[in-house]
Amino acid sequence: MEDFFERGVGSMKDPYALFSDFIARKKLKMTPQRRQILDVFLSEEGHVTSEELYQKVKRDYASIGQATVYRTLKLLADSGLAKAVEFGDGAVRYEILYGQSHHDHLICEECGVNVEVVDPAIERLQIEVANRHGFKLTGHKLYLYGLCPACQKRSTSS
Amino acid sequence: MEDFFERGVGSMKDPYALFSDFIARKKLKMTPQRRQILDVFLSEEGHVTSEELYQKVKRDYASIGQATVYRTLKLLADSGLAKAVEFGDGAVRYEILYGQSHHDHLICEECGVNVEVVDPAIERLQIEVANRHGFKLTGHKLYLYGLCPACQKRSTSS
DNA sequence: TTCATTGCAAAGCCTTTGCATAAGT
DNA sequence: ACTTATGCAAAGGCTTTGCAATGAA
Repeated sequence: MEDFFERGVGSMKDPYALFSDFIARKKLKMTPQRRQILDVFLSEEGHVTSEELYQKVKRDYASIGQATVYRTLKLLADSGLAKAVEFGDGAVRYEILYGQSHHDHLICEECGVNVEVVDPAIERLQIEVANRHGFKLTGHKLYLYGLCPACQKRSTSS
Repeated sequence: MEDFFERGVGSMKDPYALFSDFIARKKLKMTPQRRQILDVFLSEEGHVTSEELYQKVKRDYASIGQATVYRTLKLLADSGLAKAVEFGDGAVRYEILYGQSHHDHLICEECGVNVEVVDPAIERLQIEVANRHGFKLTGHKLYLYGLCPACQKRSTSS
């Protein structure tokens, strides 16, 4: 079980420990709300909005407030456990960063389906492009938009 | 005469003609407000927010309303003259699409400076990645974040 | 004439913030 | 005890929308 978290990455703490450490290091406090939000967040797959998380957390913790979810999501991002992503709609989404390999997003413009993709060559070229301009690359966001197989069929058959 | 223009410069109508045609095709109306907003937009370089454009348009057209600018910017995007881009802050920016070669953005996280970049290899690979998943690529957004040369120096010399 | 457009203000979203109370450490 | 966190509601940005008046075609 430990093994699961350590696989391939040397000494990797589990997400809960990672967050506690972050909390301690920043002299913050670990509260039941934060624990609950973290739990639900980790059990999610995909890209959650604050609102979605709020709704789900509320099921087990009825008194939770929206603001707490917003604030905790920020903390999770700061701690390195979560990453903010933005697709077209005006809402910030969070995905699990911990233990996930880096990936970009391929989004169907028709049905919204979202595939996580990665291409080492693109990653490498991005660094080159940045270097070419004297920049030191620290991160990137790549969103590919297109038509998924199903929607291609749907539009040609009509 | 007609012939000459249509064959020689057929695909290169000027932006104003392009917009008028769009307006006509959609059975909309060309108004002084729209003309003025288009003028100011085309005279801008870089990435304008609706608010910025509103302020500048107001200098020559004091009675203009914010909503008109928002609405017109949407139209410009629909017509293909403008393109919406979003950097980190919560505001949509528009850049001129017409006659511009496609490019992505390399942004300094420290000072915010923004370089327009393009790499044909990356473009090509994006199509491949999409194809690999059965998608037909229709567009993409790539934002590279890093430290510009100046800010790298600044941080090492401190 | 007819129908889109305008400007204004109100309303909508999503997110942040002020504050008194509650609760970790 | 001391200080941060919480929940609520209010306030903030940015953007959209309803509407009566205006103006283009």
